[in-house]
Amino acid sequence: MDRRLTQRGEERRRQLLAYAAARFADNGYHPTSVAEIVEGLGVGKGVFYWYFDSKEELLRAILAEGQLDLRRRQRAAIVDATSPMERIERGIRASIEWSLEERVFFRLFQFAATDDRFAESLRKGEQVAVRDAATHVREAMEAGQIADGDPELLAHAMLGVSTHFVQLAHRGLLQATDEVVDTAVTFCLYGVLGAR
Amino acid sequence: MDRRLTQRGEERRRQLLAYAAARFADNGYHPTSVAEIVEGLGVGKGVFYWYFDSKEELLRAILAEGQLDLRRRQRAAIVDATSPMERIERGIRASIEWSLEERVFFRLFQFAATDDRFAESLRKGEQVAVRDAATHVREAMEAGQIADGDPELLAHAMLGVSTHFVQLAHRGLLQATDEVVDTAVTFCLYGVLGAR
DNA sequence: CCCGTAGTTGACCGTTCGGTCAAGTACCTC
DNA sequence: GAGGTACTTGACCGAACGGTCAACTACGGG
Repeated sequence: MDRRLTQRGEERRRQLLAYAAARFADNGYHPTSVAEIVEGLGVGKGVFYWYFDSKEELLRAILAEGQLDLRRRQRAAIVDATSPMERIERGIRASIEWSLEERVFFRLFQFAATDDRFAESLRKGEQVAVRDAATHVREAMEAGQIADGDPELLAHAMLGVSTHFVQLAHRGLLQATDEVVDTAVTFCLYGVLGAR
Repeated sequence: MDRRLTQRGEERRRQLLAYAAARFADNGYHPTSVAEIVEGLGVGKGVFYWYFDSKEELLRAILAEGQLDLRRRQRAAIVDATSPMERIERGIRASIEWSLEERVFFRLFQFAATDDRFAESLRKGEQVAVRDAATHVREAMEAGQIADGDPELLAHAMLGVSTHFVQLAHRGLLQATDEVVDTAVTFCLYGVLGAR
């Protein structure tokens, strides 16, 4: 759905996006009804369908927004790093920190990855981030700083570690102290260092 | 629900468990209705509620069954390993292989982790497996084979890597060849080796 | 062969779901 | 202040949901 929105309309749209994202993250996508969303906002149901074609499209819009935001953060973290290894480390740290802060987005990413209807929406963004990280890994290999291996696979391994730690933190099974984040980062760095 | 089941009843129960698990994994837990399950099996709706109190209890039973099976595999893989490092490696390999084979269980674990109603069912089993792995990590540390660090955190890091690779494979983004599995294992081993 | 219990049927229940729409209101432009 | 468009309302829709239950059948033990 694309409509010409006034500023008022733009604000309403963002309000719907934010509130729905929070409800989806807390209560789950499927168990959260459109009725619940509009009631929570104190508006009529028609408002929802003025801005979105369907509940499904709404989640897709939320996911896209989150991916854009994460990507911004990753780029900003890397921009003034001078070596490949530094870019790798900063990229990991930025991803972990963003995911810890943006609990709502992170939880929705996790859910979306488990549902075929939405997993595809995630794929492209994930691929971009992984390819980017893989580039730095490849550069480090070419500079002889780390052992040879498949850069993309290694990037995925690092993503797996980061994601799992953040998930533990959000599930309350782990306090995300600096030491914990350092452990995750160090694990990744040593893992990528000695690969194959 | 616990009922005295005859063999016939036991078989029906397993049939429901297996069919529902497959449907949940393919189509999602929420989008799959009880009606769809019983129709797929060609039985009346009452059959479902003879064996399970609710749809929710059914998923919990499936999750418990899966965790038991994974645990068995992990124990079997480790039993004749002679050193801590060997136990770690075999444990990782066993987990990855089981998860690749048991696609249905794995996908349901992934989903359950994203839903507060079910995440708790997973916690205990995950904790047992992680604590077990952490024990081997601690032993390797005490033997001076790897650097000091928090054994449980490192076990989680390895779990994160394994899980992410399997997820990629099941999403069709990666072919789970021996080389890929080796990369994951090697990454974990080097990661745990040099930690902090 | 009969009886009790395990297992099964499917119509039915109240509720909620995602989505529609005719009618109305707020706000901007000229 | 008139007229148009962006926005909002909430009753309403058919379909589907999870779950119930009185009636029925299959079957093993005595």
